Amino acid sequence: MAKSITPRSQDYSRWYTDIVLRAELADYAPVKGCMVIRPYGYSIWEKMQRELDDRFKATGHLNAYFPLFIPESFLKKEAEHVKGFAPECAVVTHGGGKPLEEPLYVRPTSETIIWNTYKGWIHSYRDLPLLINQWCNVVRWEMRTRLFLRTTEFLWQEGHTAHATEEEARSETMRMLEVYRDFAEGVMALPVVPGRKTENEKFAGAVETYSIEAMMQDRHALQAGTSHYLGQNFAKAFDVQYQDAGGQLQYVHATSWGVSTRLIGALVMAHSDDQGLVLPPKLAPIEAVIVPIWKDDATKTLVLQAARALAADYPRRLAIRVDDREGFNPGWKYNEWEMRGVPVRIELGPRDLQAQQVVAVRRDTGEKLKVPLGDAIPRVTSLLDEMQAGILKKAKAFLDAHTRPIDTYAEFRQFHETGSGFANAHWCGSADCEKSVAEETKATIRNIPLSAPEQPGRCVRCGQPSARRVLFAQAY
RNA sequence: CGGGGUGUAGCGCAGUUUGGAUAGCGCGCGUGCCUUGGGAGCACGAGGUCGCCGGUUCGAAUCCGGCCACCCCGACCA
Repeated sequence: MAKSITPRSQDYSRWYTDIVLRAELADYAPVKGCMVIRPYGYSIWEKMQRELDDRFKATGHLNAYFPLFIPESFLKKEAEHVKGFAPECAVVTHGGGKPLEEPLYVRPTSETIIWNTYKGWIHSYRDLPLLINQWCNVVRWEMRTRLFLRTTEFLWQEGHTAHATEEEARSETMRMLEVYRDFAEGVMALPVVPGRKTENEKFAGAVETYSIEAMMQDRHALQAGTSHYLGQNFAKAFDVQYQDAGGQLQYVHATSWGVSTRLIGALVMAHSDDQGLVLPPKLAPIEAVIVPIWKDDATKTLVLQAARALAADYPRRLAIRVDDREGFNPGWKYNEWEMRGVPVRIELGPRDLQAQQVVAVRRDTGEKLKVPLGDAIPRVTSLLDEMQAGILKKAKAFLDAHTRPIDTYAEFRQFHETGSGFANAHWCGSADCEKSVAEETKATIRNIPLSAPEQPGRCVRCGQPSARRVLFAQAY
């Protein structure tokens, strides 16, 4: 079976799609722009959910669920918000065989219906802060879709919080951005650049939007998470006021923040290779697979016995598998599990049994190690830790190698013509320059990195004074 | 919405130019044998409204008209 993956170097886009399909993360669905998330892909999402949800709970948030359908009038209450979302909404006009009194929008995001509800929940400063998260699906009618990266329907979480003061809401915005950064690096092994979005790129309805930006292997940027300070925009649109300790009515200050199944696409594009998926161990549904090798019935019995005993001792029983399928030779199985990104393969055959050892193979480097049978489990565990760190280190080195300061427009243009990565360049702050650069180079301002020091310079496009460098890149 | 491409078995394709009898091939799938240290082998077998609708014709996967769907590339977006 010619089960090869299109090489990255030949066609990056095909390579990505091949991996998603062949590793059985997702399938195309009968509806345009929609996908089926297969069990293996969904398992990865469940692991992400668990990690994120624990972090949300640890920072005081509770989960709730709001409706899928949003009355048209709600969406229209916040002017900027409706301008941003109306064009990409699916609208239900009929129900029960009859036209509806008021069309219902399928949520593209839930700010409006949530703030309509918060109005009834918030009356006093004692009701604040209100810290709620929701796991759900949303629909955005995109022109062009790609598996995980941009689909018409996707799964995500959206946090929606209400605070008494601007200061507290701003601090929540930054706190959750940091949760995302920590998750991306610590769990996904994905180094990111946290920063503030420009006026042009921010969320419709926000005062300020922050993002974490990751670099894919084609050196394009992918927005991996967002956190918004919404100011009092939604509080005013939905009339959400509280009485402060002095008895005065005040509008609350809001935030919202989210990450989506797009992160699975980021995972694929950041770490995988021409053999298939590479998963950071912390997100791998199967951490290790044992491939038994036998010659005849006698060795088969012994080898399988040893393999099953090893698996039975593994501390996370569901995360290890013995591939005892008949009719597939070991080489076939090696390729199969590499395709699916299982971090550690354990080869166990008659020769190993003779030597009381196993051969452990790392998915990320292909390195083969002989390990005494008795040390196999602790060694696999330590290997997983080494791989988690190794994958992050490799991704970080890649990001650093393709990020650099650029000061002249000639060099800037050439850098982006060759798709060379992240450019830190000065920008005067004008939307015109931002737009010109995008038209001329396809690079956009991904964000203004939080780490960017105050450093006077001149705008790379127009030469006007600039206070700091911003991050320019071609983006997904 | 513009440009390009593709619709024939679960997947990948041939056949369409030049209409003709039972629509083929590889992989996968089922059964049996054999095999297993990097994608094995043999045998038998199951599996099709040729994307849809209409037309031309004695006869259409093939020609004509219309429609639909999906993929890739661009403009919008997480």
